[in-house]
Amino acid sequence: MSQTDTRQRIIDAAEQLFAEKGFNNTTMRAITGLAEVNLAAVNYHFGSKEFLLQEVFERHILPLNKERRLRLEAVRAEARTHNRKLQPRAVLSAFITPTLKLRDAGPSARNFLCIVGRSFSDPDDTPGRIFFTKMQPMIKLLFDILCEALPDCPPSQVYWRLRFTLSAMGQVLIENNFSGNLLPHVDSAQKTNQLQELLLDFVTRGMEEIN
Amino acid sequence: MSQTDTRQRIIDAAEQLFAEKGFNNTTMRAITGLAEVNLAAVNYHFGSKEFLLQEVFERHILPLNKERRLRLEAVRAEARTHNRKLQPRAVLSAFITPTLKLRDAGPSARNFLCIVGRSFSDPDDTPGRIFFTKMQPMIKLLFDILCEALPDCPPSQVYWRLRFTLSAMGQVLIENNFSGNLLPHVDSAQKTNQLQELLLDFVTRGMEEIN
DNA sequence: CCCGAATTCAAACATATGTTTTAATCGGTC
DNA sequence: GACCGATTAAAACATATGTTTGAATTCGGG
Repeated sequence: MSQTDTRQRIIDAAEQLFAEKGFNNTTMRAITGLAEVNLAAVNYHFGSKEFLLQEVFERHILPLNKERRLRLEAVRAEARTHNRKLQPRAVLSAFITPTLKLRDAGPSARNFLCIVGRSFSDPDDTPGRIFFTKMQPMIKLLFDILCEALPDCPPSQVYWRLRFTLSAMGQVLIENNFSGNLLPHVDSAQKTNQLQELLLDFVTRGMEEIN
Repeated sequence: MSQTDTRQRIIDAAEQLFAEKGFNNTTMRAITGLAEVNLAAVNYHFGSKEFLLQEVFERHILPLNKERRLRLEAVRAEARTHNRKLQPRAVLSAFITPTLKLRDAGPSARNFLCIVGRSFSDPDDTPGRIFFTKMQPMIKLLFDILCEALPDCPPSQVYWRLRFTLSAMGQVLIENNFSGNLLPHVDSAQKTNQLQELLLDFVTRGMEEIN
């Protein structure tokens, strides 16, 4: 088994288990068992369980944030060149659409999204801390563009609307784990495109000024 | 030290630590240390760490849900007697207002709210499971009344809007833990009343039909 | 084929944690 | 004041967990 094989299998297994049970409730023995590698392999290849989590994050978050940034800058640039107002929906879509696109990009991406969604309410725990450290520049950019799009809205209000928005998006990302508990009798399954429209409609209405 | 004193001190300490660090990251030794009681006292008085969490939940959730139910039924009854349409904002306010009122009801209530907010993205872990089991009838009621208020909206859409709403409310409940990580330079501190209006405005706009 | 570095493996380590045990202490009652 | 159940206390238990160790094995290049 080549080195990259072992590393890859560990990352895949960790991704799946972190998504299912969370970081703290996933043991090294469960990871290495699922990956069918030796227990010591994680520490040999990654150094520690926490560094492994960082690798799991980075595998998808780097390209994802790259696309988000491209789209956000494009929306901003287009509004400037045409001297039009920034549309909140376009801004939010530039952030959300690449995210939800990952939902249909295979189980690995989907597991990654689930880990991200979990991080939103666990700021003290390791995953939340690592995730938000890596995400802060991205969130800052989104916040600044939203402030541009909502010039009459004080930043502290934009801040809270953004938090509401991100947590709503988090609900979509973890949908598999949650729905059974909330209202088990409602058929909540949705195609990604429908879910994306539902989410975008909801957060756009919430974000926009009503005059 | 009387029995009720010991029980009370344990519940208070557990509430505070669960709010700060979460359920799984709080040890029995930390709880009993803060409460200044013997390690074995938790198992003697409550049976286990999980039963202790149930007591922590129930202390505030029973009266809270009682008031929510009263207000929700009142809103529904008033619309019926006057033959008026149910207003989504009134429904959401009946659920949210009593919740946020607890924010100013002392540190114990505030810690409780923080535990609740944490539970929203941790459905697999013990606190999420216990919380949603106890909350399901309440959430079902809220869902049914919302469906009444939005007769043109298919239930699966109401379902998702409700999830977005509850997770946004969760952000307010845990605001102390989260804000520092998301955007540390923004002054996000708000009085409860302002925050309540921000939240209600956001989720009402998101919930309502746009025609 | 052989050497040396990289990798894998089984085992042990050190520590943390929820729970249980057993004896001591406390508080009320006769 | 003596007795008895309730409570507290200290210690031990059993297990789980991330990490480390040192030997065995594998793999590529000379």
